[in-house]
Amino acid sequence: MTQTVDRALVILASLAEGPASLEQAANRIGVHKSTAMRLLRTLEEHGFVHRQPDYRYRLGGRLFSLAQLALESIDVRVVAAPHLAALNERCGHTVHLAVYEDGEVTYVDKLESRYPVRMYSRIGKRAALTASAVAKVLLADLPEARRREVAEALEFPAYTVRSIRTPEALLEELAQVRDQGWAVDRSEYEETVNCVAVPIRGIDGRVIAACSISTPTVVAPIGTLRRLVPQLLDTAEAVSLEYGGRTRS
Amino acid sequence: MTQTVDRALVILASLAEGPASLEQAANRIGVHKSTAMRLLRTLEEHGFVHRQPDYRYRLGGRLFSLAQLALESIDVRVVAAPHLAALNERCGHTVHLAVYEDGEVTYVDKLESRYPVRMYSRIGKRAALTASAVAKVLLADLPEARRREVAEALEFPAYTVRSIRTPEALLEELAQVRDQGWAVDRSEYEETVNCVAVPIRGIDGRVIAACSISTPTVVAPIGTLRRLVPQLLDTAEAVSLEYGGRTRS
DNA sequence: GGACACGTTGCGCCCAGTGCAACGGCTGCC
DNA sequence: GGCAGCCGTTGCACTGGGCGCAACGTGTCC
Repeated sequence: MTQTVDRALVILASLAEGPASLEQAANRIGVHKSTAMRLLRTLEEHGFVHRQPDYRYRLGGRLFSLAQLALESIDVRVVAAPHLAALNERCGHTVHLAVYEDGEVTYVDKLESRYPVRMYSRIGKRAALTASAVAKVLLADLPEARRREVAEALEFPAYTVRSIRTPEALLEELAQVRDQGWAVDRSEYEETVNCVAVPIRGIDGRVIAACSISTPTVVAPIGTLRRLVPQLLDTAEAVSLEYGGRTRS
Repeated sequence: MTQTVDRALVILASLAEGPASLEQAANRIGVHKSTAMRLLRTLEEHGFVHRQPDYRYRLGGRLFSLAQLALESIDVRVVAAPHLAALNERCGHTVHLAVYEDGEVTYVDKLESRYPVRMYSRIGKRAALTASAVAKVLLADLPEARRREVAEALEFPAYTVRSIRTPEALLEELAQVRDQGWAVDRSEYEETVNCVAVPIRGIDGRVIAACSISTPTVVAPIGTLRRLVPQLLDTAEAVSLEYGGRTRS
């Protein structure tokens, strides 16, 4: 829409690929270096980019604080926190909370496993749309047309031999998830990790978040994990109830 | 520098205070609502703001992914990670890594305590400049003039009864930190939490990061914490050595 | 059903963002 | 040690794009 801001945001995103000199940054977005400099200066004044001693630009600290505030403004997170903690306390496994937004599924909260083997993930990480249990739960709630649209636009990387590889297979899986009310990831993203996930619903019944338990196969085989689904459903229902009871301010 | 980008970033930052309608957002930065709309649309196209079903704008998911990439581009973090993990494994307490950038101290890595009582902190959180041990370590390395400048521009909130309250007291504390090579926070930020922190140095000997151990007083009194300083110093030295050995690409 | 509130759009003005070119400091090469 | 090349910076003139205004449309509340 507004050219100047657009360019500034493109240049900011381009810095995600790594630090860049003024001229590199200008070339990346195809503008004159003096233009790039003015944009970068403005971004720097606001702390969104940082200038290293070697004059190169990289992403700045303001992104951290804003990202943190963004997390806090997602209020399902606040409501869910104590319930997730209780679940984590009870079962001892890694617990995740994820939301869907504009075609992406993002982990917005995480509680670590008590077991020594931990999985790699981080708040802010994007979940694999075609493999993770949380993504299946969130995608399954989209309107049928939108679901098909999303499925057909996706790529289907072979994370493991069990990964879903076609839109049809994904849509079929999502239909099943809708039916049974929970989703599973059997080593579809990481060879050694299984997950189960369930939906958290808002006041209007729409799915607003997904909550999952993840375990390395060495700690808990898939059968053990399946037996945790009732606990997980209880947690999700508690969150849904508490969240739905609140009036949106 | 560039007015349009400046306004866009101000409006983005203003959303950190909470979601806003178009008109609210326009008022916050004092522009016509049509102007605000064009800015917000551009931000939305890039995922930096998100439009809720009720038409209000809030911070968007792109901030998460960019913040995460920003973290990864801080390479001291990569070097330090295994050393911090080893330290955390050995002592069992909460371990933090923090950096100084443009007048702010930010936690860029964290390992949780094994003990049930945990402290509130999060990657991306900004550390209290006048109270936290990591901030003391990082500020202590600034050139004398800059240190005085920063100290005099700061506010000195009374987080607890032990919090430092004047620029003079802070400067004196920083001088001591310089001398002894490590810093302590004795319930200066949270009544029930103590910390010790040490510097990690770059190839030129300047402090590039700080590493700390934090414990609730109920788990480890200040004396116990002090006895962990040698371990902490060993860790920091190992990181400094490994980091300094690398050539900056 | 009228009045209001709020998001949206078309328009014309003019200022602010743009590209150019010249400058200056730094590096390294002969 | 001087010259050449590189790269960040700055001043300037042009014009295109961002701006505020006002009219429109839609949904909501008395």
